[in-house]
Amino acid sequence: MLGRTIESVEVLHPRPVRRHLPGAEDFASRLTGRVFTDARRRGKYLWLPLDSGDALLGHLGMSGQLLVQPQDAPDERHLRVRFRLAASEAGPPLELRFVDQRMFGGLSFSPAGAEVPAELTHIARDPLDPEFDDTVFVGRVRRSTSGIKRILLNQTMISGVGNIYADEALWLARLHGDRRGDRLRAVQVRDVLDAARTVMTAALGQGGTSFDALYVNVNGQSGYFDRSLEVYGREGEPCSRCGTPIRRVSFMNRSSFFCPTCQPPPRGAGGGPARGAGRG
DNA sequence: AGGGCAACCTGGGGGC
DNA sequence: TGCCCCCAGGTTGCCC
Repeated sequence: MLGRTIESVEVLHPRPVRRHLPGAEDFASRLTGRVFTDARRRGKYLWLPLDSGDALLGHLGMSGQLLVQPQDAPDERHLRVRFRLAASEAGPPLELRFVDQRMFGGLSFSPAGAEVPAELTHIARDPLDPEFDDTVFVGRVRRSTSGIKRILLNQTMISGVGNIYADEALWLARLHGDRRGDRLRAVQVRDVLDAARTVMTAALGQGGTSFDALYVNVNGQSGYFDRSLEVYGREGEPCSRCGTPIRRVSFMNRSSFFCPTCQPPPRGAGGGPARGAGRG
């Protein structure tokens, strides 16, 4: 895609460009004629800098895909936005396609956003970013009364960690997600940070986690890190370290998976074994 | 401050 | 077969 001129932009569904307030036509006209110069990301946001110094900003949400396709590829069922890209010395014309079933994600035009879009100022760096500051993160965690899983999912504290990798990192670090940040030792916070890096690096090496065809790279290929998951989606299966059945609990309108032996819940918190009186 | 929860959406799968 | 409920990799914002 890099170095190619956007010949036209076709918005097939208005919802994915809803964050571009001037509307779909304005979105298309601002991008038409521009050239993609780079592809960057911060956490789960990505942006494509343009020769104008602006950027195309995007987030895949739960089900989004950004695909690079030949012109004659049949339209995907949930194709929402099509960018027709001119031929270049690199090859024949291409299309960049935003495909999204649930449309929680979206695209927008970020004025002067080539370096870092202003919309991302609240998003922390991710743990694989060379400029991520471990010491600052450890300090912030240890001043927070929130549970460590909630902190890992808080994109203003650390970005790029989602529900799967948070659970996997906590298992690796032998920490229960309800453990409060301010009750963790610095070495425990560093351990969970290292664990997140380990899990995310391994997942990237296997092309990501793909439970179904929704989760693919720009070439439409699935990753296979799901085969390496230790706890996520494995309720009732034995922990590979100790054999205890993995548990699933409801958390933030979703699920958390953990080993109740390797990752004991904090004392005094709900969910742990009640001392004295039973639970009815 | 921070925990709980609804909202934003579509679709797949299981139970009945 | 069909309907209903639950589930899903994210983020925001409101209420308490």
